[in-house]
Amino acid sequence: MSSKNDSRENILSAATRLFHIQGYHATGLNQILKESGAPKGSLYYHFPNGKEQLAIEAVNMMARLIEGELREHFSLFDDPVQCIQYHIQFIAKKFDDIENLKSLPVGLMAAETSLFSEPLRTACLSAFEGWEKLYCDKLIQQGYEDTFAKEISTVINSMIEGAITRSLANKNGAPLYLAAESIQLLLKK
Amino acid sequence: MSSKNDSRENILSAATRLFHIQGYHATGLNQILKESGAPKGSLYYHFPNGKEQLAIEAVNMMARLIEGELREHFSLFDDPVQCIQYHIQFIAKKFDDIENLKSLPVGLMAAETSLFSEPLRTACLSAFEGWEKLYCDKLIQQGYEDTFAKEISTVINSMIEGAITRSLANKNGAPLYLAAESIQLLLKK
DNA sequence: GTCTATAAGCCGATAGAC
DNA sequence: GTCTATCGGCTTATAGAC
Repeated sequence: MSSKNDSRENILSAATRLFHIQGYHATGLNQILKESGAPKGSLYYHFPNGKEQLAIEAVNMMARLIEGELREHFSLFDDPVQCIQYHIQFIAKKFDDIENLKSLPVGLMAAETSLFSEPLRTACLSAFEGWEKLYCDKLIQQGYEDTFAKEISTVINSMIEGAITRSLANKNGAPLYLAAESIQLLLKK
Repeated sequence: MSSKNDSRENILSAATRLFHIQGYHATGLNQILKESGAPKGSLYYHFPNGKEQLAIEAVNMMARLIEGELREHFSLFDDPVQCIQYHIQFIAKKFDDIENLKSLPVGLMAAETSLFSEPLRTACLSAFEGWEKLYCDKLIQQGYEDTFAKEISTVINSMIEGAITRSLANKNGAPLYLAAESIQLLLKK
């Protein structure tokens, strides 16, 4: 891999972390550059459309990252309830060491930018829809009815994003653990 | 009411609206002052601790506002499922006219500021806990077991906040309507 | 491709006249 | 209590040397 890609990737991975933890408006380009070690000139070389483009690519990167985690967690059990509970508890564990929180899904970015930037909104929407597709497929595969699977997937994804916010306010993962418990109520056959 | 209180209330109500729709960092004091018609000097007279104090009072105001709506909706039916569904659909309707969205709960503020300002985090937490107390009391009153009522109240509140974010990304209230439907699964006796 | 210097504007906050 | 002028710092973005 050439140094060109290193620089680009350093910027993008710092941006992905900071945007998703601090939010879009609280994160300055200077902070991203400082953490990535790259100078400002190369940011605008690699991301000519500036902050908005960087944020869109950061959301896409986070989307793929979470998608990978979901695929992994879905391969652990046949039962969707167990898989989804495992996934939520996996997120909840990050709150045990809240000072070193280093990645969260796109909920904050979506809430901040959906009324502010149409391209950013659609990037967040694509992330949500991609994850929900994975929930849905797993549910259908295990015998749930198609329409129910699709609808409950959106509900589950919403619940997870909300429980993350609630856990942030709580300064611990308790609300996420409660959400995990309630998955069996939502998916009771 | 004296003009002193008018000025203070104008600033606070503009701040409440803007903070909860745009977020803390995206909302400038200049914008709040412009919308409220007050000059900058009087903002710092009424809110000597500046932006953070203003945001805390805005969260408290929104907490009381939603609390009033919840009390009203809880008086409509005996069945908690019906009450909560009514409340969620009440929020969902605001997304029919998304351009004129004028108030949302504190989810965005909580997600943005919980790792940023401890006083703001606790203000958001108090808002959440106040609403959840109302859910909990209604559930206990209708025969649900105490521990279950308390836990499911946090889950319901989380789900609502998450469904709001999901509806913002969707640019319509569909995810909130799905969340409303799923309340009966969470509260099935 | 990389890097620096700088522009132009907005931010929150303050001082001080009235 | 109200209002204005202004400060220092930060923001995104750009111009241009290397």
